[in-house]
Amino acid sequence: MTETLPPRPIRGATADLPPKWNPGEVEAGMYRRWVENGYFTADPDSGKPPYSIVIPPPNVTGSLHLGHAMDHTLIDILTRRRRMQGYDALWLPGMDHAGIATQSVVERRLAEAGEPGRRELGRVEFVRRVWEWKAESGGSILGQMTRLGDGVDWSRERFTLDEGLSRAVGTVFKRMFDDGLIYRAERLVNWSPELQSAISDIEVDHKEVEGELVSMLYGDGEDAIVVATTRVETMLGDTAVAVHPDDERYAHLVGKTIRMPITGRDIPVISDPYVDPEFGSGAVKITPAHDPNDFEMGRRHDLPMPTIMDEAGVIAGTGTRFDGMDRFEARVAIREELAAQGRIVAEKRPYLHSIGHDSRTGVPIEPRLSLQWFVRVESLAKASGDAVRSGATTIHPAEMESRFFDWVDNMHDWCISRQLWWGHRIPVWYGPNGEMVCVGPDEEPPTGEGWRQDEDVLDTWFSSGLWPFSTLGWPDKTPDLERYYPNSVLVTGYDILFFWVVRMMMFGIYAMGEAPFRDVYLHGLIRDEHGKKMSKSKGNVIDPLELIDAYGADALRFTIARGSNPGTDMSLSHEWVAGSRNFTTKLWNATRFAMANGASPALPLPAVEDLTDADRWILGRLREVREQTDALLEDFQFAKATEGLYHFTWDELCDWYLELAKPQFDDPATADGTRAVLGHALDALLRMLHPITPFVTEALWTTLTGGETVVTAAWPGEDTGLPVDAGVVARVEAAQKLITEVRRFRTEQGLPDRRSVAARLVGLDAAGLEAHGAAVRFLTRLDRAGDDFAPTATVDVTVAGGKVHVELDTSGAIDVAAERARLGRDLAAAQKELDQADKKLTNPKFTEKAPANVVDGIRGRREAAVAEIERVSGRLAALPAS
RNA sequence: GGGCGCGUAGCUCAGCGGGAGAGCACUCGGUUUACACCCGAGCGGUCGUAGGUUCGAUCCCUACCGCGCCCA
Repeated sequence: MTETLPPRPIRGATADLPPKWNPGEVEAGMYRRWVENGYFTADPDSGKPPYSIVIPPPNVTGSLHLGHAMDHTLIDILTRRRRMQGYDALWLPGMDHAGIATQSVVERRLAEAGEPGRRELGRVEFVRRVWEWKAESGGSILGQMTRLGDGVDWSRERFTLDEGLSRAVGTVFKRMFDDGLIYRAERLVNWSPELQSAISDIEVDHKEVEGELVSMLYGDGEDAIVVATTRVETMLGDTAVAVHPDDERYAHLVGKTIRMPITGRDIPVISDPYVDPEFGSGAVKITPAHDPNDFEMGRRHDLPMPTIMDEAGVIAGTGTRFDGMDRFEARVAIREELAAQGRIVAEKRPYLHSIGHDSRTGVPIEPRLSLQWFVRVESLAKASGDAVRSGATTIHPAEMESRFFDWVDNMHDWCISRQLWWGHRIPVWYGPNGEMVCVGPDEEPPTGEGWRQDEDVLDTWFSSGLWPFSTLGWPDKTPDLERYYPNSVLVTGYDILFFWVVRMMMFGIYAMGEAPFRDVYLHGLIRDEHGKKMSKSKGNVIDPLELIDAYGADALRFTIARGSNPGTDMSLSHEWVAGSRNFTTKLWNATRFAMANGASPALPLPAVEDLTDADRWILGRLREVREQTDALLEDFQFAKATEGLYHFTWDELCDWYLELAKPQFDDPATADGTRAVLGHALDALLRMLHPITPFVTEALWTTLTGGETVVTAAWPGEDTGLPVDAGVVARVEAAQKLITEVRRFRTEQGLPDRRSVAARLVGLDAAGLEAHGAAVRFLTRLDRAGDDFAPTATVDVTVAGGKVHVELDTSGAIDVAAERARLGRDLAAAQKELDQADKKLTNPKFTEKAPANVVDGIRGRREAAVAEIERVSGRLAALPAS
């Protein structure tokens, strides 16, 4: 039994690492060096396998928020790891021109500056001003990305409105136009009176609102008929009243006309099976130009479709006194007018119903009949669904697939024209004689009298839908395109699955003949500390830059990675990030301590038989952790991978191995081996942590190894650490249990850590722990028994290899009550275990039907419980009466 | 109205057929020669409710209650 405990030398701090990690002082310079050294620059000629991810392009108007931080952290983890694994990794950055958002910003600035507005300036001058704004104030997010440490290839930065991408947009438009997949039609579209533009279905949010349901009387005398509406003002555009064909009540009216109040128009009563005879009076007013259902009915019955509002939602062209009134104003005024005429027969208020709202401005949508451009989506959507069904593209987590399928299987044609100026102008020219010509990007538009280009621009999502290949040079066959398409992975929030992912799938398959990415990882949203959505109005928005300033970029990244379970939202607060900062500090101090003791991966690892159990245990755990980390990251399980590294670092490497290493450093027989083991373990650990926490690992790893950078260091391979040896694990866990039990005794006896306690360890050899005596004594602060040793207490610990008696001289009477309480808890726990085991084992059905290994397991637990009860009972009986 | 998901320790979340876990918070002790952004020990849960399947259910099924999201 080895029980030597020589005095330990005072060790100084290493000169290479400052005592404290100061991310704010180091990060910017470190990032600059990475970029300048070209670590993030992809190289198609490298001969390495390619790995590519394109950034979800942030709006040019945007600044970094936690949603971006989420995307970027996860993408950076994936690409940094692949780069270390020897891939030619490309993370391509860029921005979206964000049509509506950007145009709004510039218009607002013009107004604030008292300058002429958009219309006064005219299209050319206004667009020039937007570019000017972009050059001065746009893209601040790019600088903010460097704060996070994003390993993007800045040499390949793109913008959706730059020359190359505009050419891609024009090429796709022309091709789809020629293929009949883009068409122009007069349709009822979602019109935003605020934006004064059409928007697509997906940009409409349906919200329950409290409105009113007003029942009005149309016609007179026997021909009178009651209809109900929530939008009274639309009566100005009614061109029919419809009833169900089988509805006896109105059979006599079908085919006749009735006179409308206010407008005095005569409109027909028609029959259509679409009408629900159970709803209201069974008769409905038909306003084809302002309601989607009515529009369909109008088409079926060839009804006139008068538009009664202008682009801003103001009543216009009705020839009534209501012209010039806002739609909501008119709603009230017309109702009052009808009431005065005695034509209001019922009013239900509040009446809860669903209304579409412009998702950007929040104003209620006004369905409006207008001439717009559409993408015929059916074949494209089907192909997108098939790409996922066939496994060409895999969506993670799989639960999100059903949402994707529901969407692509029921998709409506996509309205792509916007009545804005900032964006890709529709490349169609109209001739003086009704000609319509779609002009490709490399073609000359028709010239001559009377030719003019379409005024509208394309939906922003049209150009972002091309992003996975337009950014790589398409339509040219560039080396980048050849190599990096399809992209390896797409990482984005599930909230833009339909907006963006589906469009990229459609365009990618159409233009490239192949889905744009092999894997789609959809992450959740970041919420506040109580799981509430962050919003300006709630005042619970956290600025990622503020977090970086306070805790360092690594802490923010670590927090995000640790919270990112697939498909689920995460809560984030300062406390969480502070906890991650503590982790980086822990890592810093551990490495500093190791280096101060001469740890280095350059030292040769001794042969297995020359290593201590602790050495072999930590190297075995290192191997397991590396395997687990790889498996989890391959499966996009960021939270679990990060959590695993956290616990390995803190609980195993720091709390156990570093403590066990202290006595090993003091023993010349083990000191060198310990330095090598610690050096190897930290080297591998820092490399595994680098994708998550790039800055602190760069500082530590370069110092520890003398290497140039960890960014391009090799990812730990299968030979990391050592194979796990069950015997080693059992012995180390036994020692840990012994140590914990003695500490527990000391704590409950109120024996301060400093208080020297003489003790004798009996049975270490029999338990196979003869080599662990020094460590047990060191970590429990037990001194060797002297000649005058007079034990006053005993702690018995049952471990895998046997039973260890620790006899202690506590220099006086022990606290019997505390000891009785401690043993009492142990006894109760053992008794509960025994009861549970007996309950199962006395049930013949259990022993018959349960698998043998389960039954054996329970038997083993029962035996252990019996032994524990015997031990604890004995200790209790031996205690003096209190 | 249709669909999806969630209700597990005070808070935020893992676990998802055979011994209830983590982080934070909390309690007690500690100026130990890496770290108080720390160390050690501990407290804390009839796993939403009610049925069912099973030898056995936090885990599977059904219903209900509560919450969230998507679509119409």
